[in-house]
Amino acid sequence: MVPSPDTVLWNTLLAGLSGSEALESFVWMVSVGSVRPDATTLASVLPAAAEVADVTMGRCVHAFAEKGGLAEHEHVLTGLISLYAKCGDVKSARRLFDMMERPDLVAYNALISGFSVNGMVGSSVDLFNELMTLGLRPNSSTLVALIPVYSPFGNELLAQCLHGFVLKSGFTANSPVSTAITTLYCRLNDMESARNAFDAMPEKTMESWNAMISGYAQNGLTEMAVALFEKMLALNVRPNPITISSTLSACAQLGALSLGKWVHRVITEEDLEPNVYVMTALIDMYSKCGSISEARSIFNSMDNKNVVSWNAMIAGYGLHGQGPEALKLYKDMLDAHLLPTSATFLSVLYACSHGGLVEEGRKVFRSMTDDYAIIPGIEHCTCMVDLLGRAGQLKEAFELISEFPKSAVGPGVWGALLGACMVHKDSDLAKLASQKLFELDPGNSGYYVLLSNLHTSKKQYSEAAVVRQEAKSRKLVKTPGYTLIEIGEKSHVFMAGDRAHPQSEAIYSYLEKLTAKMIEAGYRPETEAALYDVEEEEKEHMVKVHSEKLAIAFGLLSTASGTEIRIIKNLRVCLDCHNATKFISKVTQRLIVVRDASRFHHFRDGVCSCGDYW
DNA sequence: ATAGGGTTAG
Repeated sequence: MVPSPDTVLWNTLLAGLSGSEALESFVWMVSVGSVRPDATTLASVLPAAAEVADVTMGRCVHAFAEKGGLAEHEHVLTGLISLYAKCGDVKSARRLFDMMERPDLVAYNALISGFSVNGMVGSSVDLFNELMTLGLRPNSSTLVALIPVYSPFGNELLAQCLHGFVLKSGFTANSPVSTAITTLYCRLNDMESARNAFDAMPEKTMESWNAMISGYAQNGLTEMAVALFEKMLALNVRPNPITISSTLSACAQLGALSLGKWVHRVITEEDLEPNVYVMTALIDMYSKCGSISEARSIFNSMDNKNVVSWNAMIAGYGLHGQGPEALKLYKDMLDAHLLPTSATFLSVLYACSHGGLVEEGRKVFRSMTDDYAIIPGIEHCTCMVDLLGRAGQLKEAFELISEFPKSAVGPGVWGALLGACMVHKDSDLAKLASQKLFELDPGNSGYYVLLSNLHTSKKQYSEAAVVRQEAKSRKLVKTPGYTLIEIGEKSHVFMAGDRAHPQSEAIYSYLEKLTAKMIEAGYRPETEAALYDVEEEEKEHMVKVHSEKLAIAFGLLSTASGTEIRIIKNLRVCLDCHNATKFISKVTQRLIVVRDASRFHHFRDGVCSCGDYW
């Protein structure tokens, strides 16, 4: 069919438009009726429908193509494949691909990309292999489409191909390629190479900023993520919802409330409140930075919550030891006809465990498999052991382990059992659990410390010494503890026995006075008893003032009376510090909020919200 | 005709 000059004119017009504008013009072209769209017309309308994810419009174009005998055309088919795949209808995409006599590279790329965006790793790689077998040469589009599903443990051919490709185009100015390479390095945890690829781009796009910021956030380089976000704003690049969600995730991990509040102001300035990702990340940030009530009011203000928003809020209550609130929210969620996910159950079980809600936790655990057919994972099982352990039902916890799926029984589950043995001082079961742990997780020194402390607290000094000796002979090193406190907008970090802080003198002398008052109120420091039969070197380590006490003392010194103290620790709170903090909250009448490695403690008037189980 | 970035749980 020879196209009329009018058709060529229309096609030129359509090629210059995108998204909904192109679609509107196409509808207009058809309704005018004086010219016939040809294959070129359809091939430029289909990406427009894909761009706005309008599968209905896409189906109309498809039907139109079949009626006009254009549906066999290679370019039309490729456009349809891409459209259906992007709209999640991978089956239709595959069916059309299979209809093609000899699919070319572009068609392969369209379907590979379709599999990738739908998370179908295996199908993506299979199609890549097929393409290589046929002797087609992959181009940059092929590899950009494959990077989202690439795993270092996957296909060797793909790995070689990607490697060669990255070497060749490491300093390309092509932004989708550079962004994909940045993402690839982030996923391989090679942040230096990721940053090099990012820095080499002369013109940064929104996608590339976001790839780098989210890469930092996901790799725990939270300060870097925040710094890059600040740099972006300083260059007058406006953040979009994706930028904000990633940055908030970094603030949440960092526990930096003042930074988080600043990002909140940016959200307001940019009118990003309607975005679910942004608001869910905001809930998480407030909850992880200690402001659970602020998190709830954000949650209440949202009118388009999804499962993740609910999960984040439930997890927040669990983190803050508010078990009943978490359960109530879970029930509200079911009433709102949302389908709970595996993460929902984890959050609920976690909340039950930290709130001592044993019976409720049992019910939820059963309901997960019985009503929702979700197989319990490692974390669910760990929570259950923790839950029963807290209630002192060690035997039941031990027996339950044998009923767990094999895949779920590892260091996590045995570690939880050991933790429960610690609290309830069951050294026989503790020995059994540690034996499993030494086998399963030989590099971890934490279990040796726990077991040794348990023996010490039961005055089984020679057994404690044997455990410590064993740890020492394996050259296991403890992770150094540190505590962070924000005063105003500035962060201060303390290590155990730290004297590096400019106000060190004042802090130590204040701590001394404070300790005297605490002792008067009934505080007994863990001293001689705990240190009996401890080697000299070890003793010195234990006598050093823990970072937590230094941070709290500094906080008390630096803020007006009545101000809430908020600190963040990298390890779990030790028994003595926990006890001491209770007394500090009593004698100073301050609310002290401590975020440790796994949860929040709210100390008020001598009592901790965790109920002394953590 | 095909190509890049996001929230919870761990």
